[in-house]
Amino acid sequence: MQQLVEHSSEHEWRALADRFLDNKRGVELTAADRAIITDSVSSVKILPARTIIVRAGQPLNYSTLLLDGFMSRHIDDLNGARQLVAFHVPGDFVDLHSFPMHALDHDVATLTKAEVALVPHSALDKINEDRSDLTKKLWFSTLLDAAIHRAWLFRIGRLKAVARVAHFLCETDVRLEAVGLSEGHRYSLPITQADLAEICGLTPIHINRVVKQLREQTLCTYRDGIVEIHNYEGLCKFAQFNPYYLYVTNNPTD
Amino acid sequence: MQQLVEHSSEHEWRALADRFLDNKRGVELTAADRAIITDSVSSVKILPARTIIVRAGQPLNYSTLLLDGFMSRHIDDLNGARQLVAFHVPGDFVDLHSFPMHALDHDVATLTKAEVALVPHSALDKINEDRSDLTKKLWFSTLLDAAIHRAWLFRIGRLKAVARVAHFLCETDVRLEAVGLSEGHRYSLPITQADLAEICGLTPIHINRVVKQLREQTLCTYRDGIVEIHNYEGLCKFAQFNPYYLYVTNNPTD
DNA sequence: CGAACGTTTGAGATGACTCAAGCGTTGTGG
DNA sequence: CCACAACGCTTGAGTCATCTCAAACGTTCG
Repeated sequence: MQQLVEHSSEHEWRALADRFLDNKRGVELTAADRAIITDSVSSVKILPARTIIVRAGQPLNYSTLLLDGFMSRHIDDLNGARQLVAFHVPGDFVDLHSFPMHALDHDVATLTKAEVALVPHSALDKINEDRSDLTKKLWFSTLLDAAIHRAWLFRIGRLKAVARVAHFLCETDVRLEAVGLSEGHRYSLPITQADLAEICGLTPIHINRVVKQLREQTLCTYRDGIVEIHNYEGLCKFAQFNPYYLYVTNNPTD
Repeated sequence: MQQLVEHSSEHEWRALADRFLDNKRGVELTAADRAIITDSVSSVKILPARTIIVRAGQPLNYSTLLLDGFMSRHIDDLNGARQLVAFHVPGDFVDLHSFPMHALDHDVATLTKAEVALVPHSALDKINEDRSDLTKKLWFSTLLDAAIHRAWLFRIGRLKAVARVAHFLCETDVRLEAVGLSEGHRYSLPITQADLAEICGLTPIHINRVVKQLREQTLCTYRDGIVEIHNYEGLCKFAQFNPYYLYVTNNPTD
């Protein structure tokens, strides 16, 4: 299913991977840790947008580190409706959980054109055996994804449509800022309103009205794939967003 | 916060723990694995119903293994509304994720009177250093919780109220059956309709109507804390429930 | 130029919520 | 032993948020 489109040079992707791994908060990866991970990479690929790279139930023997672009994980219902269960930004170890689990309960796909590094499970096994400290850090990173799942449950279960979208835009701002892809609460989010609907558990039409409403309330503007948060404090408060669960050390609301 | 009410004898709780650890699917715990875990238990407690045992943000140096009763994890909003993000049955390592994470993003509480075994993080550190194979199994068990989070996201994000409740009742049947607490699709679920509402992202009043509807459709009856699924196949189909994500080996729909 | 796609708007239907009240059971204190 | 408070369950009526169906618009791409 993976389509090999083009390659970065070895030098380029190593720099990318290192930059993102360096920027991960919550766990402190040492230079040695980062070297072990980048040395474990067996190949680097560039994938077109809208490509499903892992199907639910498919046995896997490698995990995917996202270097550039956006990816998602989703569950489809029988009528074709889709629920996104995760949204991934550069620096994320998208399906590291396939290492202990072997097969996943959902699909993994690119949302945009994306560059990924593949890490064989055999290399992760070696890390697990030899480096218990690094293993615990990798374990942590899969649990961070679980913490994000929980925030999404709160979002979909307890917030109204406008607050749900606001909450997601706040979360994405913090995550992108941690890897240098958001500045001044402004970032590129090249996904469709239909994607946003599948993230927030709403219909695309309603998302459109919600985005309009956020603009009219001068909280934030989302147009042409660019998010501009005009009133960050106000948006966080409105969305009941507290970034604690992202384990970002320099917490913007502290 | 933990209140020491009474104790099982050492013999009793060892048998309980062993039984549940033995029944966990997805990972195969050897007798040696189970012995290592039960030997790591520092104390066993009985807690009253409706007791919050961990607050969000509180540093932890032990994890909780649930031996008897039901527990939950939840996130509260500013208006007092609560979203449950996890429901735990006997045999679950309720907050094992606090081992790599140190502090949690949510509260942990008992729903009913419950018996728990506490495992110090220092003992888990020793397992992490000495037993990479068992570490991977424990890692898996935290990822199983994440898989359940994802199923809940699908449930709340894409299903209508009646199907949401049906989906939860199917999931709970499979989980309880795996530890011998459901037989013939009939089990004890001593929680309130308000709890069910906080699980499904609905209001208690609407839950009441939904439960009535499930009864009238002769799919299942939930009364006096007892769930009886009359038409398991039909209920699964109606709820779009596929137990694959629970990694139960003897899959009832296979 | 036309097809495909994403966005935008309108109008009506419906699922779930809110407010309000009654019922049954349990536990407790007079 | 009874009265009553507390709690959970149940039902009704009206409101509101979100969905559905339908259609138009703009942009991009071939």
